[in-house]
Amino acid sequence: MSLLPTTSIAAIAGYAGQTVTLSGWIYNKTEKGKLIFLMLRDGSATIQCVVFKKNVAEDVFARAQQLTQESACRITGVVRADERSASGYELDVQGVEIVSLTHDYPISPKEHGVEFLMEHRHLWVRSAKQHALLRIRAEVIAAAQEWLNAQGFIRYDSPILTATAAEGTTNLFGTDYFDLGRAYLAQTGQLYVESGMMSFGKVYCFGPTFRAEKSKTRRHLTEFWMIEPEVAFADHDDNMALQEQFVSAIVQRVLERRGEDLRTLERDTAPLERVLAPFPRISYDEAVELVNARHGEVEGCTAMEWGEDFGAPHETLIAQQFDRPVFVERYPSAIKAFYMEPDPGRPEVALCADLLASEGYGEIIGGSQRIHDPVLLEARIREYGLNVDDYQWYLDLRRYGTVPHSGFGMGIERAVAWISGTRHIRETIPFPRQLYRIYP
RNA sequence: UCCCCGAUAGCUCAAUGGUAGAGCAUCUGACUGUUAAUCAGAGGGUUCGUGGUUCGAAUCCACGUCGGGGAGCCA
Repeated sequence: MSLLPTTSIAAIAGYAGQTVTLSGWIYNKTEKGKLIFLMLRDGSATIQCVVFKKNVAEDVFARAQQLTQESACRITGVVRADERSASGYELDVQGVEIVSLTHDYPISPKEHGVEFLMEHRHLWVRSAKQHALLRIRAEVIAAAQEWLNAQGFIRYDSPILTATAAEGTTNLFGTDYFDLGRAYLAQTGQLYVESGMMSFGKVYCFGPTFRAEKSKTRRHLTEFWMIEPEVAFADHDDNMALQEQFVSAIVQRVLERRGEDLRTLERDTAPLERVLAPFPRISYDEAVELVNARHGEVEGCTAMEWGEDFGAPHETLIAQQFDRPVFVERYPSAIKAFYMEPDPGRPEVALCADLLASEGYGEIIGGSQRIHDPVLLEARIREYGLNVDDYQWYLDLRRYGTVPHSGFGMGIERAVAWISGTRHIRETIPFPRQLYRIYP
């Protein structure tokens, strides 16, 4: 005999008038003398179960009284439409089976502080808002992969343990690797995914990436998930066109399928409904001018000189000028990675773009056309102070059948934070890894 | 690494240098429509740690620990 639940609360409308058995956890209980309200959660949704003393056997009522918050149980009853219920349905209880009783569940329905909740993250994920948010994360991931698959992309995973720093820019987590010395946790899969691009034409990798930066802001994690598509015979403009289609498709699918979760999170969906290609594009040069003309509009936003990178307040100011995500393109090569193709008309800038989400959520995508000329690429590797020997395999990709190609990386947690309207990125992943937190 | 802020009951927070408080949670009782139920009662404290100032420190000072927000860096 299977223990699996036969009826899910999400599908309860189809059982009106019928007797069903629901399996789940008590998320709240209200006792009113001879009447008990049990709020039952089964992972799919919640429903209020009503126990009237005179309608049930004495032992059933006694067991209902015993139930506490987060006790596991099976409840049998008749599904009844009721206007007083938020979901439109209630369960008139006939039977209660206790699976396990919980005592002293730490998270009450009242308010809690961040530290307490993060310390109990393994339990916090049961709470309504966290539940809705992690569902949206799952939808974003599914939408991203399925959209790429439908466009003919092949998933091509990159290694997490690598011998050298891919981009040579950020700090990496290191570990001992047998007799071969140090190994590092990947900060990007991009270089590897370029090899797949030469094999399959259109590929993407998807997995965790690691940055040992001592970043301590609501936009940073030391471990985060990134999806990185790479396309052969695609230039900078093709790349931006792909990105805007990709992001629009993800946002529209979340609106379509996770509307209830967005309501739980009280997310204003009007800005999301506007997220449709094409997205506006401004050049780095224009963005610098804009910052210098209007930096007073955002707190902490200062004037800047050409050649400097944008800080978080600058990104907020730039994004504020548009009603949907905006591409900032053609940054100075000096502040970008070594592999970015120079603009043929202006070699001091790169054929790259960052996509800034609206509403102050900042950069969610960074992408570029990659250098395909082996001589230029090798020169850049040297200019950036990297060891050419470490990059021989990467240079091989240009020695054998090189073509112009482009790609980008989207940070899943930042995208989820933006789409769900969540202020802090730490809630968009089940177990966030941060500078001062690795438990639980 | 730098700047700012915080730590008091299980949780969220009060307390002018002068007896340690409330709401919620827990326990007891009442209640047939609650949605963070309500009402009555009870229990619950190494005020983060160490040192200092003071007749007297939760409160002021120093150092430390842990955490939060931001900067830089980035997705």
